[in-house]
Amino acid sequence: MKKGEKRRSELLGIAYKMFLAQGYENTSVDEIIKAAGIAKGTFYYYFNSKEQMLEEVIEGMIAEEAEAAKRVLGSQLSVPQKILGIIAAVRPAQDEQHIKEVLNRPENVLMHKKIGEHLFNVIVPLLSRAVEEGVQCGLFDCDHIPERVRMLLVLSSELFDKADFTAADADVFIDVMEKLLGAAPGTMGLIHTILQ
Amino acid sequence: MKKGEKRRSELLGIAYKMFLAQGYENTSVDEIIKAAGIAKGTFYYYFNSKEQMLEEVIEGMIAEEAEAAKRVLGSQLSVPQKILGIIAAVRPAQDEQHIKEVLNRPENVLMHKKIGEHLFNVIVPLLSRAVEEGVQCGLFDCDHIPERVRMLLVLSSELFDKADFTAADADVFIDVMEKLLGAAPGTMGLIHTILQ
DNA sequence: CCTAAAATAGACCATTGGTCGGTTATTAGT
DNA sequence: ACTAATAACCGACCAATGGTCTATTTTAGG
Repeated sequence: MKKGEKRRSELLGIAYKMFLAQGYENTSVDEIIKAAGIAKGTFYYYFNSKEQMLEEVIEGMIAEEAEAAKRVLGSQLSVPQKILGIIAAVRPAQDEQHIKEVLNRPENVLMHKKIGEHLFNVIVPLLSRAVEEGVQCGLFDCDHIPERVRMLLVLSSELFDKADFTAADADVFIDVMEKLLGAAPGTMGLIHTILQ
Repeated sequence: MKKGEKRRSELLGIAYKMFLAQGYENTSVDEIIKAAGIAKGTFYYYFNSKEQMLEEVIEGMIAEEAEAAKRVLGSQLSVPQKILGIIAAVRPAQDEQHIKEVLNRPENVLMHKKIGEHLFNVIVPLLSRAVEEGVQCGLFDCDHIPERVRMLLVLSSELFDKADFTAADADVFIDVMEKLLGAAPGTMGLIHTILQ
């Protein structure tokens, strides 16, 4: 790896941590360069703007989650388990739960939105393949799979964003999920396991 | 109305127009006070911050939409028509279609999110009453109405935010809506009329 | 070694949201 | 009508921020 590439990813790493710890809007370029021990000019030598840097940071995050999702998809798990696994992969881990809180602060809406957009583009195709499997093995019965999967993800991210979702929220989500995919009642009940 | 109140709403009116025309982040306080012909100090005499002003502007917008929704709810329309009407009331009018574009620009995510939050709090109860009516007259069959209504609104706003939604999107939305409410297929087909 | 390109530095800039002390207009009490 | 208090208003000023620009140092290849 060239020197430039190394520095670049070093900066992305620093920014990643800072964005998560204190939020995007709350992290100034000055703070980043101070933490990295570089000058303003160097920063703008590697990135066109602060926002473009955010974009790259997010791409990195998504790439990791997509990797996890792909592993689940290629595994020997049952279709409902795969779906569960993919949704779980997309969701901030338990110990990173505070991220949710940070992301939902008003200063970070932009970051939040960008993550959502990227994530959807990457995950919808993967999750669609899992659903496709389910249709083929007679577990589900539906058309327009990508559209339905997208709705599923919209609902699930809404659910996870809620600071406090109730048992009713979870029940309805599972019910809607089954109906949306044309699955028999109870098919997706195991989703409860990730909805603490 | 006192002088102060008049000025206050005058400022809100000016800001409302400017926010919609050029976006929240793109409208500086300096521009607002210039358009209003007042000094910086006067602005901060009436509002604690630019963001708080945004909040008030949005409250005004929501209040209007809630009024329209209430009128629909109190009308003699059929339940599906009421639901259609409420959803339509919440949605930017055709001639304000460009608002959608403005709202989705990255600089306006904050504004967009705040609108969404306020809107949901106001509209969920109203729409829930319409659904309740539907359940009582045997048209729908479901529990956890507010949770389901919320999901419906989440999906519909997602749909409307999309610059280009396809026929498949609309079909799936209607299908999901019927299943979500426990309605017979075709019950909500008239939603097509607002999905151009 | 020398030179071109890559990498780094940091002073500087314009804009922005917000503050503050002071001034003018309005209102109420006597 | 006079005055005191309060409301309304002014604009200079401020700190922070994202971003630019020119100059300097490092690095790599011939």
